[in-house]
Amino acid sequence: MTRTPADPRSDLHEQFARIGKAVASPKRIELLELLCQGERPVDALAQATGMSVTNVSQHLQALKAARLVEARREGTRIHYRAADEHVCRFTSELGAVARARLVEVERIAQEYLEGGGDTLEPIAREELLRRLARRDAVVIDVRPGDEYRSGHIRGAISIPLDDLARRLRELPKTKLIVAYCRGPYCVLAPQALALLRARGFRARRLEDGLPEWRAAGLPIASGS
Amino acid sequence: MTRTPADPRSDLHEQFARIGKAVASPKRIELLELLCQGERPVDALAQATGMSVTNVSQHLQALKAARLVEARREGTRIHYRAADEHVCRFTSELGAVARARLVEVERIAQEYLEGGGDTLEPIAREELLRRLARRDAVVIDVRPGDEYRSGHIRGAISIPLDDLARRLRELPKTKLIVAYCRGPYCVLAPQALALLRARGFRARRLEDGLPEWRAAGLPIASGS
DNA sequence: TGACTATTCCAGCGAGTACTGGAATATACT
DNA sequence: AGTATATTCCAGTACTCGCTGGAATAGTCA
Repeated sequence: MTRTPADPRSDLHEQFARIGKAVASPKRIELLELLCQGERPVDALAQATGMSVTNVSQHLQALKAARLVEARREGTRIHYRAADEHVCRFTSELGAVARARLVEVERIAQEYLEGGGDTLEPIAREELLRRLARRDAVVIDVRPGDEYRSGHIRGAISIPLDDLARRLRELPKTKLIVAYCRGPYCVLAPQALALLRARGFRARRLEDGLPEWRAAGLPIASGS
Repeated sequence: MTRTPADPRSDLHEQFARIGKAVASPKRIELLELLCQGERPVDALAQATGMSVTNVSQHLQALKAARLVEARREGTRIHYRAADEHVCRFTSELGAVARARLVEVERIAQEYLEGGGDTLEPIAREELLRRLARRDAVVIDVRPGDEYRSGHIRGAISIPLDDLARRLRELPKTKLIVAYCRGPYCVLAPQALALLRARGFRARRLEDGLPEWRAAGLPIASGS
């Protein structure tokens, strides 16, 4: 901050790097992913990620300085959200590059998603859209209820993973059940699939998650 | 490096952050942009960016560790290149997010591109494609010749900016001339436009540059 | 083999970053 | 006003990063 390079070319790259620096920390990436699911107050983020409130606050300041998130005050709470669609698309793009380039990612993902129990290929977004049009599938959103309310696939019903076991009767045995959650590395949908299949349902996973659906410009609804 | 978190969830974000860290430095972003134009040996990169060879080498090691670039040995020289298309798309996406979110970027870009002399809107990729199909425009690639050879828009002719003034007779006065270069912040095309217009040509710029054209899956050719 | 070139490796220093715990703000509740 | 809650601000410390200059490595050419 003391000296000014005065070279517009490097100034420009300096600005680009502000975005880069913002996503140079695993914690901040995790926060961004959460915020792309819907807005949240600071303490909820701290709880969800297991880090201290102070620390979360500091990371949020960093993200805000890079204009990747915005804040909204509501009484004593301050709700943060991703600044726009572009930001979420960028965040999931980051994950995609990591998956494409770093072999480690696949390995860790396997382990994380319980030994890759997913034998069936995930269903493509376009195919799901076609099936929805001919009422040939039921889509369930297995994320927590508030994330569903702040945005979900149009036509999906909300069954948070925790409620799934006692709400099985709402689901038809004859149709295909398609579950989705936060993104390609989210555990909620795979766990839902395991449960559903054990109970004799035909169930598949949607490729990726809500942010990618939204990024593809496909229909979204919000509220309950 | 000393302790292992052993939590696959945070391991995953740790991996994502490797990519983030790689683009957390302005110099590395600049290198990536250059490498997306075509492969180059270390000393050429040092020359192009004005940094020391040692320093460039170190940044390249960092990029290689994140698998964003790859190296190829040829005699005593080592040529670096972007690892794949995905990487270049990500790099230009980074610039796009910076442009969308950081107001400073527009300001610096104005200053950099000589006070925004570009009064005309750039021409869209799809429109250029249509015009090319009906032979309604001439496309010129004003980057240095080696970048043209390592990849260019199919049908474009190579006229490096330095040669433009003495090769004006090759261009028709009747058709639209469309110039392109490295990307939205590259100065070559705007300077070409200024020259062409001063000599009475109808000239416009292609939106963005070659990496974005390629990322859009539009036709590319290589060689001379 | 020996001189030459391109590149990488390494040590060291200054600057920046991440996390912690305690203090300060700001709003709501009574 | 006075208490309680959510969040931010502010050191302090351990750690990491970026750049520099000198030494080492790998290949080429005579």
